[in-house]
Amino acid sequence: MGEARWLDEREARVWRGMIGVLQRLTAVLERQLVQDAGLSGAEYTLLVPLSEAPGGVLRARDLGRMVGWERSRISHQVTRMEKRGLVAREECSEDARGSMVRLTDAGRTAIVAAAPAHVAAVRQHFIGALTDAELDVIGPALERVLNRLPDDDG
Amino acid sequence: MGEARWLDEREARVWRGMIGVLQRLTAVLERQLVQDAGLSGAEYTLLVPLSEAPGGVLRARDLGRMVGWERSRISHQVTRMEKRGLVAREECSEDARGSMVRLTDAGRTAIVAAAPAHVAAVRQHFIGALTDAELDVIGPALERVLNRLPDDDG
DNA sequence: CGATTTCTGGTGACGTGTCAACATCGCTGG
DNA sequence: CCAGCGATGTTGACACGTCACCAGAAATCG
Repeated sequence: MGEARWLDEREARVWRGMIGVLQRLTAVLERQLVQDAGLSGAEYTLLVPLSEAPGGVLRARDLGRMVGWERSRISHQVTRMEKRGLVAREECSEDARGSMVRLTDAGRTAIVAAAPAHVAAVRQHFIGALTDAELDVIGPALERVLNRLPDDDG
Repeated sequence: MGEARWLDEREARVWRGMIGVLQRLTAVLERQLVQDAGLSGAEYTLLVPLSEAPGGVLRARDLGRMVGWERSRISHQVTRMEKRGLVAREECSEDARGSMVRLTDAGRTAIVAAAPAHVAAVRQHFIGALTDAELDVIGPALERVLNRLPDDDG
């Protein structure tokens, strides 16, 4: 990598802003979710695709791909949410290796109750602070960053 | 909150991008740090201000304020880093409640070795994907988001 | 068909982050 | 002075995330 060029002031400003938003925005949204709906961010993340899936059932593999999580993470989180009664595990009829995750009634109630206030919080604390012109610049910029990131490994 | 307005396509694009960058960029940078320098992100975060402090010593309270962490988080992390030999705890002469955190030689060696590749990774995976015009838009936008976020509590 | 490889999921260990106590110290107001 | 309050730090319990590893099933290939 040769010379290690430091960030200039304009670059550092963006990077500091990114770090700050990353830390504080996630903290604020997590608190809002826990206090208003009794759901953690991880729980909310899994409940959303489950609530949108036909029948409220998804295979663990597909659920993982939808949210971008690895198998172990899904498994651990489903275990915790199973204990809380938000989801239930079932066997997969087509593939004996597979594991189906089913949204329980309690899980559906929780996500339906949580979603509106969460979206409102996202708008209040993030989207609402940006102008239309900024949205038009930031959207494509973030997508470009994402596309340049390695998918899984190096 | 009345009506819960959902995000339109432009807003959702930005929010999805933010979530994605938040998850994958941090994962990529964490991996780079661990593999190239044997340091976790949390360790790096604390080592930077310590390495810049005169004498390599900071009071835990001040260290916490510099990185925006609460007392408990600092304490736990310092405990772990003390076991790894990166920092050492000392008593605070001016305030008997206080706790000083001192960078060890091993800690200084680690942060000096880690910093260049980390900055290079930040540039490669994030800053470098953005144009000058985007940097000029995103910097102030993120600062505005940060300033609107509640400082600590609601 | 059988051997190997890949896919899928689960588990335990460990590092991390938050919350709720708790202990101690410094300060401030009677 | 000292009683109470706020600041500081630590600890334990718990949730979360990653890694390494394992086990079982499916797919692939000879």
